[in-house]
This record gives sequence, structure tokens and C-alpha cells, in this order.
Amino acid sequence: MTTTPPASAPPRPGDSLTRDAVLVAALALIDRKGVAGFSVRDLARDLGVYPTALYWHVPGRNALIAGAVAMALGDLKPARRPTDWAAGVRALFRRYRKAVRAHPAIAPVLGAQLVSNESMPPELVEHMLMLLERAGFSGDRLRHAYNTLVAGMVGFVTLELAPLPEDDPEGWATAHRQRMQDVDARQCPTLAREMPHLARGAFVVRASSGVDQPLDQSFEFWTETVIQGLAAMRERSAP
Amino acid sequence: MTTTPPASAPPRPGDSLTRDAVLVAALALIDRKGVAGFSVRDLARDLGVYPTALYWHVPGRNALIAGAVAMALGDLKPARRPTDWAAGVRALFRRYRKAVRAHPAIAPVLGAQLVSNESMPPELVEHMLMLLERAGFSGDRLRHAYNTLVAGMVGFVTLELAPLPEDDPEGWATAHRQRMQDVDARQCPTLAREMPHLARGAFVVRASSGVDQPLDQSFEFWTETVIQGLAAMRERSAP
DNA sequence: GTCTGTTCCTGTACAGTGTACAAGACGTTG
DNA sequence: CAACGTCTTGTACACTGTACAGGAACAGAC
Repeated sequence: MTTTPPASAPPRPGDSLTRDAVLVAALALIDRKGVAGFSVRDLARDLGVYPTALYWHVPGRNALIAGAVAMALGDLKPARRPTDWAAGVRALFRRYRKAVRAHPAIAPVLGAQLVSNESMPPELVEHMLMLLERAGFSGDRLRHAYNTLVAGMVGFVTLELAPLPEDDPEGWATAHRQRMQDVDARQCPTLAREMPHLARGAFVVRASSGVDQPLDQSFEFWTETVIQGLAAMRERSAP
Repeated sequence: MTTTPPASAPPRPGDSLTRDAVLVAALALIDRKGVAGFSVRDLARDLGVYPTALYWHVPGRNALIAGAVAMALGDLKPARRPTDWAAGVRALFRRYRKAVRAHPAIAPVLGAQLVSNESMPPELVEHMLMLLERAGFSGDRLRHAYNTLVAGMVGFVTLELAPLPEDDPEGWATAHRQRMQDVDARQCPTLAREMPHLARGAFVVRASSGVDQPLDQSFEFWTETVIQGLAAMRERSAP
């Protein structure tokens, strides 16, 4: 049983593998085990197929992940024309977060790996540029505003959904809680005082991921901050 | 040569391994090969030691990475009291980016696995809270502003320094350039028009990492946007 | 001086990984 | 029927993280 003989093949609708079918299964596996725990051989087992069969459809593990991510972000495309740019940004941020929350395990790859950028559909880029032009940006400042918008869209969600260590989650959690309880109140008075507030939903301080404890309100606050910031940057001399 | 006999031991100052020495070497190796390419056995080779010797000082691979990251962020601590909160935020963002740029390979871990790291020193959290209190935030809105500040500090830099696929970087780069050249000008008119501008330094569009092509101006823009946004959020009724 | 315990490291071993590569089964077209 | 593209089966290899048993060096106690 060393090289995974395909133990009967139940999941065969068209009786043959498709690139899409592979990617769907890959995404499902990633959802279950996380990106780190995702393995080509497990995927092959799920599909009732030898591992190397997958290489015909997809060049390798990285491409499997990138493809799965692209698939997860595929639902992001549809976007109606908004009334004003601020409303458009708000809607965009919400939709992005919703799409990623549907597959939280892909969050670490999203911001952190350039490959996964090819999973970002061009229509989305177009949409963002259109919003910013409507807001009044152009030339180099359009580029900066665009980078700001992308970082804004991706940044918060990546942090929010960052996974706990997969080996011993609740062990780490209690250890972290202890560590937070032990902060020196003389060196960090504000932190010590606000700890009860922060423990339940603040980056770095919290002991759980955003999958279990969503940071809805903070996200709304974040969104408004970016919008207000961009609005303020609009009427400013370049650069 | 299967299990790595220690090929002579040149790097032995005190003739014995220290936890710190291990982490320093780990950080150096990560700098060279990236987090994905980092292996316990390579590290052991570098130190002229059997792989399992490292387990005495550090529980495992994950802990090695976390420790190395914490070490890289150690230079971030010192911070003079700023004159006003906006200046403080500006300085903080710059110092963070500078610290991460010194070890760009750790960027993916920072944004995406921040939970699992005790890497962020509590003094930094305290500093951020202090700045925001001085800006006028308190209670729940302090928490939201804090989350915003962390996401702001980490988000952009994580995206900027996201690494290229380590297997075939320039192959991927040219493929990506081609893909960008092939965008449909009818479906994405703005993107097609602004392509020359964007190709050299815009997220998703660019074909190189921020290590080679820093996004200095965009980062400044980003920083000001967050500051302006927070300033605007200050005088608002609590939701 | 020998005995015992800690501290740190050497070795071995194992189960797992990604993927290169040759060979085979299958259907379609000549 | 033969040849060819398409896809999958199998084998193989180098490499990974780490559990575990022991051994070397040194400490202090008797």
C-alpha cells in the first residue's frame, strides 16, 4: 500500500478526469485540511486515481493550489455598476470578504503569494480602476490609489482569517491566553487595561481565528476608514 | 550520506549550540531560500550538526520559523514618543516596512500566520493603543481602530513583498506579462489603457516582487490614506 | 574515586512528500 | 489493420519532519 492503489472509483460521472473536476476536488480538500495540510497524494486518493495522473491536467502542487484559489475567487466577478464610487468600494470589499469566507483556508495564500494573483480576474482590476477614475484619480495617483484599494481589500481579510497552528490549535490557544494574561501592567498599561475588550476580537491579542470569531464590526470600520482616507486624498496636490 | 553526518564543525564559538544561535542561522537560511524552501535538515547542515539536535532547543520546524520571525521583528521595538498621533503612525508604518524589508522572505508568514506568532512584541501593541487613545478613540471604537491600524501596518507590506513562485520565477514572469498583454481591451478598457503605467508597479498586474521593485510612493500614499481615514473616523458617532 | 543525574548531541528509523519517467490502455482517425 | 493522440497506471528517487534510543561530557554527592 505504499503507492496508493486506487481503491475503487466511485466518483466518476463522465468516467474521466477533467481539469475542472481536479480543481474542484482540490479546493474541497484545501477547505478540509488547509493549504499546509493539502497533499497531492490525498487529492489523488479522493479522486480514486494515481497521484501522477493529476500531472496530466495540472503541472504540479503549486498550480493545483493556484487553480483552486482562482476557482474560489471566480464567484467574485459579477458586479453591478454602483451609483457612486464610495458605495462601489463598500460593496466590493464586502463581496470580497464574503467570497473568501466561503473558503477561509485559502486566505493565507491570497495576500502572501504572487502566483495567486493570477487568480484575480482582470474584470475585478478593471472594476477597481473604474471606481477610482470616477473618484477623480488619474495618472500616477491612480496607480497609488489602486494599490491602496487592493491592499485594503485583501489586507484585512488575510489577517482576519489567518489560521491557527494546525498541529495543536487549542494547546496553542491556552498558551497564548496565558501569555496575554502575563503582560507587564507597568510596561503596557493600556494593553493591560483594555485586555478584556481586546481578547475577544483584536489582532495579535485574540486566541482564535476569524473563522470562528468574525470581526464584522472592525471590518466595517476598516472599510469606512479606507473610503474616508481615499476621499481625503482626492483633493490633494500630487503626489 | 543519507542522514547527514556533520561535515566538520567550523561555526563553533562557545562550542555548543544556543537557542539564539539556532534561530539566527534559521533566519539567515530563510533569507536565502525563502520560507517554503527552508528545511530543518539544511539548517542542521549549516550548523554542522545532526537534524535532531535542533529539537533539543526548539520544538520543531514551525517553531523555528516563528522564532526566526520574532528575531527579525525584534529590531522593531525601540520607539520614541511622537509629538502627535499621526506622526506616530507614519513613523510606525515606516519602521515596520523597513524591518520587514531587511528580511523580505518572512513577509508571507507575517501577514498570513500572524496568529501563530508570538512574534509581535507586546510593546508594539501598547504603542499602537497609546497612539489611538491619544487620537481620541476609546472603548469598542478603540478596538476597531486598533484592528485597522494593524491591518494597515501589515497588509500593504505583505502584498508588496509577496514572493514569486520559487520553482521557475522568470518563466512565470514572462508568462504573466503575456497574460497581461492579452487582456481584452473591450472588456477592460481602463486596464488596457493604463497598462504601461501599471505594469511597473501595481498589485496583480506587476510581474515582479516588491523586493526588486519597491513601491515606495504607493506605500506613502497608503500610509497617508490610513491616517486621513482614521482622522475622519475620529469625529463620528459610535455605531 | 566512584556513582548518579542533567544536559546536549549522535545515530537510526519511519512514514510521508512531490514529481520524473517509462509503459500501458483506450478511442479516433488514417 | 496500423498508427496516433489522449489519458492513466505503475515504479522509482530524492527528500522531508520528527519519534526514539542511546552515548558522551560534565556536575555535585558520598
